[in-house]
Amino acid sequence: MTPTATPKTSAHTAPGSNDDGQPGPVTAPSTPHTGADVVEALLAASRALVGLAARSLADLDADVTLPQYRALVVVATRGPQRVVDIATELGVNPSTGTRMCDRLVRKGLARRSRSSTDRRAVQLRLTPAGRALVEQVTQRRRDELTRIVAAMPATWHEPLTTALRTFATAAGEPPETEWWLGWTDTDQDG
Amino acid sequence: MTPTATPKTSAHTAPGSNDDGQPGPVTAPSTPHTGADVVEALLAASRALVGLAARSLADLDADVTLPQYRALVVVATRGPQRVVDIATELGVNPSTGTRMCDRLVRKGLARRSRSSTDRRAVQLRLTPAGRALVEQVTQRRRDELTRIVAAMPATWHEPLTTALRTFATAAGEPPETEWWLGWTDTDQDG
DNA sequence: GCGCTATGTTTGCATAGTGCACGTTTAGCG
DNA sequence: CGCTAAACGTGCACTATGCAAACATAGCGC
Repeated sequence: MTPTATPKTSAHTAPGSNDDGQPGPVTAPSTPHTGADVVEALLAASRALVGLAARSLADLDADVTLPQYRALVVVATRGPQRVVDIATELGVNPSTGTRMCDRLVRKGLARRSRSSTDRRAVQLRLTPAGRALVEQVTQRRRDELTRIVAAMPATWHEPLTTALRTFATAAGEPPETEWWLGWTDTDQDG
Repeated sequence: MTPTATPKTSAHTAPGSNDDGQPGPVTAPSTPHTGADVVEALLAASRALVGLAARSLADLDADVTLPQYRALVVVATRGPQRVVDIATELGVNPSTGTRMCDRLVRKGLARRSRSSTDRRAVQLRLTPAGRALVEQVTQRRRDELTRIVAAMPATWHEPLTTALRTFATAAGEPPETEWWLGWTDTDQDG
């Protein structure tokens, strides 16, 4: 859930938009505002999205915790990773990464394998069970979002999509990298 | 960060929108799609927003943990709460709520007070320090969002705002409740 | 090849977060 | 008054986490 206080308020209708639920020619007005309205709208959307993400995990069979899931996602999205990389990506101490990997391996969601080039490094990668779990949670989020999207006027789908992409780009979201899909499962254990 | 896998991909340009960065007359096309594009865009935006929310906490002096912050927010947004209510709101065990309150009190962020009507109940409410902390984190998020918004074409502010509001409403985001502001600090300890 | 430093992983210790089972105090009710 | 339920708190076990320190290996200069 992770709600957040919403101090400053504002009218719920954008100054430059009609309120009939139709986008219409949304020619920007004089745009004198500093983007405060957008920020508040983003905060609201953020609360909704964060809560949704939390639920999609909480509704799970709970055999995996949120930190464990985050680690799984890192490996799923970036391919087999070293412990230190996972820890860095999650913003935690390497030691935490080590013990996280312990638990994931113990649960059968990931496997350790030594690199043949650097005998210090340990590569962690997902087992089929681990991949399935990540897929499942993502699909649940997608379903939930689909349900919500279906509840809003279809005419808003286009502008929302484009606007969100613009936002995501501005926020630094990497554009559509899916090189992580189909990475070979060649075992380099040795 | 809490990233999420993005299996299915799609072109980054909405089918019905021009790609010049200007909204223009975004009259919805035939809208034959099921909203899949919107869903993917939401997933991407979700990753960005969740990561931002996580950073706004991580960048903190770290004298408070995320669960502790969540508890603070619950009390901040809903006013003085019973331990059981906080626990329910956070989706955790009541016993966890008890110990969470212990730590918040110990850190001087909240205070316990017995209800005079129900001597079983314990009301938790924020100290000025607790309120200040919540404000600080929220402000940090707002600043971050402002920075991002400033990086995107101003012409997109209006459609984004309206579209996000439509989305938040569809997602069940409670519309602008700020009755929690200015709740009196009358001590009912006894 | 031999030190020396940097990197990658792991372990020990302390603290926080969590669920479950159980105990204690109090409310509510017949 | 006795019984049940509600609200907290405690004990136990396990996960999550940071910090410091130990270890193993890599890379580099000589």
